[in-house]
Parts: sequence; structure tokens; C-alpha cells
Amino acid sequence: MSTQQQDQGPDQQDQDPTTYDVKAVEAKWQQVWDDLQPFVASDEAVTSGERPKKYALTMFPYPSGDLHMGHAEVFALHDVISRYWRFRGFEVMNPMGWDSFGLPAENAAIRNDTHPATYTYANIETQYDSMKRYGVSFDWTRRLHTSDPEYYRWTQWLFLLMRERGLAYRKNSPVNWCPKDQTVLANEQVLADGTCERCGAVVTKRELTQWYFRTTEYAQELYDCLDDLQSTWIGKVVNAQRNWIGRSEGAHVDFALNLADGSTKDVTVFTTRPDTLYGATFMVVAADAALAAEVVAPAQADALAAYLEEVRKASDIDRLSTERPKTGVDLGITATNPVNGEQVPVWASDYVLADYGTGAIMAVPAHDQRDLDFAKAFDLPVRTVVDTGEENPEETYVATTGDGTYVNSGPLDGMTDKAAGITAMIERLTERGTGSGTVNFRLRDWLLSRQRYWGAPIPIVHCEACGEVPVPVDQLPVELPELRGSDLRPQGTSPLGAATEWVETTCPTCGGPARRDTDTMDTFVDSSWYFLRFVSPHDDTQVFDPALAEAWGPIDLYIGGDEHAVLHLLYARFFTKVLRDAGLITWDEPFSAYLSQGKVINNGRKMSKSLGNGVNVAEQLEEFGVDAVRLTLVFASPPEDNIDWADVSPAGSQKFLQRAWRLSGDVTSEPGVDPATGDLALRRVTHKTVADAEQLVEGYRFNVVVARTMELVNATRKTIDSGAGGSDPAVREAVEGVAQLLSLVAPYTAEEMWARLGHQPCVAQSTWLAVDPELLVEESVTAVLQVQGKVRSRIEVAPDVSAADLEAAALADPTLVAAIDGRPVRKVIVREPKLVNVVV
RNA sequence: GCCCCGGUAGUCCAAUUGGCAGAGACGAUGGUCUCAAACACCAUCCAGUGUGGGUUCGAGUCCCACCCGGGGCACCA
Repeated sequence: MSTQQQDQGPDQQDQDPTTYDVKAVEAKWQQVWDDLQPFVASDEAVTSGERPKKYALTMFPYPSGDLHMGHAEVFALHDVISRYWRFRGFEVMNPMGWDSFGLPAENAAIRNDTHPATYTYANIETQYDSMKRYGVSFDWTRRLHTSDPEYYRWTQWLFLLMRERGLAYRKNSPVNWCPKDQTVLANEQVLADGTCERCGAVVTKRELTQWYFRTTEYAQELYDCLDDLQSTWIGKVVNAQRNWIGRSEGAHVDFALNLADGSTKDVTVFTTRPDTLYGATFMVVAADAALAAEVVAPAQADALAAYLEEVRKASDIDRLSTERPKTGVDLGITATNPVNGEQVPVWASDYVLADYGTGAIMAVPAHDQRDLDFAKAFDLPVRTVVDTGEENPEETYVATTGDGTYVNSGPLDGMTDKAAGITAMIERLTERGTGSGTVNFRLRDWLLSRQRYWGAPIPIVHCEACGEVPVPVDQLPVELPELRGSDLRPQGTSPLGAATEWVETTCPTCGGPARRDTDTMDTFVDSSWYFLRFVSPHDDTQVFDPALAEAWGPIDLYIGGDEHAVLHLLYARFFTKVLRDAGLITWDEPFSAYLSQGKVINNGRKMSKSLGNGVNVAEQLEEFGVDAVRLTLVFASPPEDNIDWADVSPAGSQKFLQRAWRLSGDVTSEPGVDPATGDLALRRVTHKTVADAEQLVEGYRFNVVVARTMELVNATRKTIDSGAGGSDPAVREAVEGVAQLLSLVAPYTAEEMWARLGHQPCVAQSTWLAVDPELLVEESVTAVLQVQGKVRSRIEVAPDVSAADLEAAALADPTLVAAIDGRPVRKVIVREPKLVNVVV
């Protein structure tokens, strides 16, 4: 491709020498970038070893309307590191695409009697144009949309892979159900007050057969690997994932239930406090678990059914309240405590969850507040087995959970250490075969079925003769039938069910009549592997090219919003581990580093239509220009902090950019002039600034990089105006440095400066200023002289001054001597070359 | 209740391994320029680091307790 460009030399700046035309500059450079394609990532450069790789990724957007401030921020931040890596000699892959399946398109289609694709692809084009204008260094040759059949073909392929590996299965379970709209709702569609976002009806639960991915299979590894991510992921996200996975160590303990018909049945409970087993005075099973109905004594069966009815009616809001009084029903049977043979009553209650642990607990009211509350409500016995020195829980109604001396606990009596007590009890249970140490997780399997149209169809055919049959790989993709408008209206089943011709098919195995699965996949499935598709987005023979995945992966820095801190990142990690075990990739984690950007708010509040405080990106770009908006967002705060638009000044950014640009007009030396003969002081500033900027960018401290660039601009201005003037070679070096640093944040201004300095486009492909280590050494440094830790004087010394010389020089300093004031010197602390502290 | 992160000028934010609290900006005030204004430029202004202890020659930085703000989990046994 030719690098001769039309006319972006220094020749056409003949209008106003103090400002440049922002709009004209934007249009001009978009064209140049389109022609030069400086941001296309070369597979060849990486696979041949010609250049080391970096894979930079920012979360791809959902195409709802145009870009908003959050996108503007994340793209600006992300571009700093992408462009920096390119400068430092890496082959950078920086792809972008759209997470384009999802509900808003479907709702819009119902409203406007159109096809969801109409809304989706129109928005994508709008966003694409905005991104181009925004000047982000994306490699557009790798663009993808998850709603394209060429993409979701492979999403379906991955579903089948999961199923083959035993990681996708169907089960019956309760889901959110809107009784008015007759439809299943995703969790996100249920408002905080438990009502339907569409019609306001109170959402209830309904039993449906749904597809799940077995995420729990990887719970332990997903948890353990967080240790490795601790130092390179932002802390709160690691913390959120830990809490979400919720690992807890404890024990399984087997109790024998003595049923009404005289038989016994073994039931296992999970507990984190096996050491309090002697204090178990009753057992509780989840009221809605199958076990409760199975073991209840006939005399109590009606009571249980009535209770269950009540529980089902309770909405999630009630259930969520921890202040709610305990309720339950006696099952009329007993359980045998495996360590002391004691018979304890068995109750059912909704405070025990059916889908956590084993759905049954041993209740130790003395040392667990929930059990104590239940015991008090139903007048059940309380037995203290750990004497913590606190008052008796039976009287205070306050359970004691700390360390103490074991009592009434058989072999544990007299022990004082909780950890030792737990270990001892687990050993004892294991010996007797009535229990064992175990680890339990809060994480549940991933429910991925959606009774929705605009998603990837689940590639399964249901055949009366053969059962669940996977669609053969060569028949993928299972494409969506053409539905639009009112066809998509929720009717109690997936809209796909109404597409009779599509649903009715033949069984791939026996050829008999069969029906397609009518559910679509959660859109989180689409986004759990898109980062892999980017390595070979046009490959129509495989899900992705393993060799290219090996060459590009894993992602060196991923940036996104906090709202995906748990689900998306966890699902992507899960997919990665499955694909590794399937032999398609070799790495364990997809994102080597993760940074989350804060929110852009306005006047202390989240931007929203109802508050009327939204800030429109397009308007801001129109008023201040792309560079000023980007600069504002990067400079405002550290990346992860929120930015209050009321606190920042895009007008100030614009002023700074013009000031920086003006420097380029003052440079009168020719490109290639040797800077060595230039002003030494300015050269020092330039090299120090670039050296520091390297450290700062690599530490993601982008706001400080901008501040340091401002300093360099100020120093250069001063040198031109009051010293060496625009012909000094050091001035050229400084301004070129400014252009390069600025190009990380304000690419249009930087390109314009670079051209004005007499260079060919583009600055993004220029050679980064090589820092001269000799220029980083100061001629002299200021040593601080302290007495009792308080600064009393300062002297100039050589940077390599010895400790002895510095001490001597300090003690000879008259100001310091005066400060010592004749007091005896007890000790002198010397930290050459910067500090001397005299202790008197 | 448990777990993370943070608290520095009027505002947003800086401050290598503990070593001069201020780099950068916003804002305000005054000035130069101008018929005037805007722009630009110059100058000035403002905190002792949430509170209380501790360690140290020396603490914004390390330790303990507490207060405030933000986030995650939560009847998860």
C-alpha cells in the first residue's frame, strides 16, 4: 500500500495559526487511516516469531441505540494501552464486534412489527460509524456479530461439545414466571420488587424442564485460579467472584432417619461445624425438597402440604428478608445422631435451601443463630457444647460462634481450639464411616434455556423413538425461522414453538418424525467464547484455529464494566477450562489481566432519562471534538474510579490540545536533526517524561500519563518562549515526544502535529522515542537536611555523593548547624543522595 | 452479619522501596492584550492527608481500633 498521501504536510496551515479546525482534522485522518490500515493485526508476524504478540480486548457492546458515555470511556482507556503496545514493537490484536442477540431487539420488533434483525443491524451500523469517528485503533477485519449464522453455528457446536463431555444436561426446576404475560422471565427481567418489568405483575415460580451447563464441575478450579489472578485483576472483581463461587469447607455427616413405617433411611447433611455435632438437637430438611415429602409421617403429610402451599405463595421479597420469623412443620419422625445415638426430631422449613449442600441440616441452636431462632419458635431443646465464656444462648437468644472449651462432647471435651475440634470430629466420623470432610460451593449450575426468539437455537431434536438427539455437526447451524412482529409475542412457550414448519423435522438418527428444541441459549453463551473466535473469525471449517489461539492467547488485558464482574467473566473462564480439557487450547485462564472502568455519572447521580441528567456522547463530540472528549475521560481519574461529568472540563481539554498543537507550528528545525546539540534541560525533561510514561502506562495509570504530557508541553512552551527558541533541536525532540504521547489519547491532534512536524503519516506507526539513560541522571540533586525529622535546610549535591561526604556537607551547612542549636548529636541518618536526618 | 476497595486543597486528582505533602487540571480572584468581550498569556488563592492510638530518627504510605463512602455475598448451614 502506498504511503504517499495527498497533502498533510506542514504547508496548508495558513489560516489561523493559533487553532486548528477540529472537524476537518477528524475527517482527514479517518480517510488516511482507512487508506493505510495501520491497525490490522498480522497472524503471520506472530506465528513466524517476527514480533511478540499482545491481545488487547474490550468488552464488545450490545447494539442498543448509539454509543453512550460508558463506551466512550472504555474505548478511550483501552486505546491507550493498545497504541502503546504497538509503539513498543508488539504485534497487537485489538478486535471489535457485537453481542447482537438479546431481548431489546425482540421487544422492539414486537412493538414495531418488524424483525429483530432490523433493529439490531441498524444499531450496529450506527455504533460502527461512531466507533470509526471515535478513532479507536480497532482491527476491523476481524469484526463479528454473535447473531450471524456463521457465528452461532459455532455457538451451537460448542453446546454439543459441552453435551458430549457431560457438561450440558436437562432438568426440571422452578423458574421465574409471569402469570399475566404467560411467559418465563430471565432474572434480569424481574425487578427488585419482584414484579415483571413488562406488565408489573408479581412474578411467581413455575417448574419447567431447562438446559443447564455443569459449571459446578469446575467450581474448585474456578475458585483456586483466582489466587493467580489476584495480582493482575482488579481486586474487587476477584473478591466478587470468590463470594459468588462461595467455597466453604466442612463435613458431610450421615444421620439415619427412623421412618413412620419402621424402616430407616440414611440422610447426609452438610455442616461447617462438625465439631458441634454433640449439640445437634434436631434436624431440618428443606420444605420444598423431594426428601421432605418422601419421609414425612402420614399423620403430618397434610400439615406439610399446607405449609408447602404457603411457602410457594411467598414471594422472593419475603424470602429474602432475614428478619422474617422462622416457620416450619414437624415431620413426625426422628433421626439418629451418628456419634451419640441420640434420637432427635426432624422438621421441614423454608430456611433450609433445597439446592444448597444436601438440602438438609443438623441444627445446633446453641451455636447457630438461625437454628436458635427456629428452636425458640418451636420450643426445641438447646444444648451448649462449646463454652465460650459468654452467657447461655438458651437464655440470651444469642448463639455463640467463637472458640471455647468443648463440653458435653464426648471425646472432644476439654479441647479449646475450633480448628482442632473440627479435624478431630472429621477423623472420628471417617473412621466410623458415618461422615467425611468435604467442600461445598454456593455456585449453581448455569441455566441457559431461554423461551425467546432472538438467540442461538439449541441444536437438539426430540424424537419419540430416540429421545434427545444432537443435530449432526454438518447440519449446523440450526438457523432461526423467519418470525416478526406479533409472532414474537410471549404466549407461554418459546415463540419458536409456533413456527410449525421449523419445529417439525425428522430425527437425524432414525429418520422418523421429531420436533426441534424450541428454546434458545442465554446470550451469555455467545459472549463466553467470542474472544476465541477473533483469532480466526472467517474460518468456516472449525470453531477457531487452535494454532492461532495458541499464538494470540491468552488476552493480555481485558477491560470492561463492573456489571459483568461476576457472570460474564466467570462463564468465559468456565468455557476456557472446558476447551482446554477438550484439547483446543493450552492455557488455563482467558484473561491474564483485567481492568474494570468506573461509571460515568453526572452530578453525583447515575445518568438516566428519568433524572434528565444524561450526557449525550454525540453532542459532546460535536461540541468539543473527539480528542477533547477522549482526553477528558482518560485524564479525569484512575480508570477504575467513577467519573462525574460535572467535575471535568472538556473545554479545558480542548484548550490543552490546541496549546500542544501550537507547539508543532513553532518548530523550525528539519525532521531528522540531531537532538544531541539541543537544550540539555529540555532534553532531560523529555526523556524523563517518556521513561516515566512507559512505567505509568504499563501500570494502567493513564490519568497520570496525561498529566506528565501536560508538564512536557509546559516545559517545551517555556523553552521556546524564554530560551532556545523554535529552532533548537531539543524542541523538535520534545514536540515529537508530545505527539507520540498524545497519540495514545488524542490521535487526531497527534497525527496533525506529526504531519506539521514534516513527517509522513502516521504517528501511530512511528518509532517510539528511545529513552537515553544518561539523560535520566540528574546533574545535581537537592538533599533535604532534617533535625528530628523536620526539614531545616537543603543543599545541592552530586547524585552519586557518598554517604560520608553527604553527612560531612550537611553538618557543615550553617542553617542546619543553627537548627541543631548546640544540642548533642545522638545519631545521623543518611539516605544518600536525598536526605540527612540529625537526631539530637 | 461476612468479605473486598477507598477517604489528601472549594472540586477532580498526584506524591518509586516509609524520606521536602503538590505533579497536572478544574474553579475563583487580579492583571496583560482588546473599543469591549471571548481566546491566549501572566500572577495569586486554598489542605497537613476521616478519627484515635501504635511502630519508627522520620508515617499520606506500615500495624491496631473506630467513623464515613462505594462494591460483592447473605436464612448458603
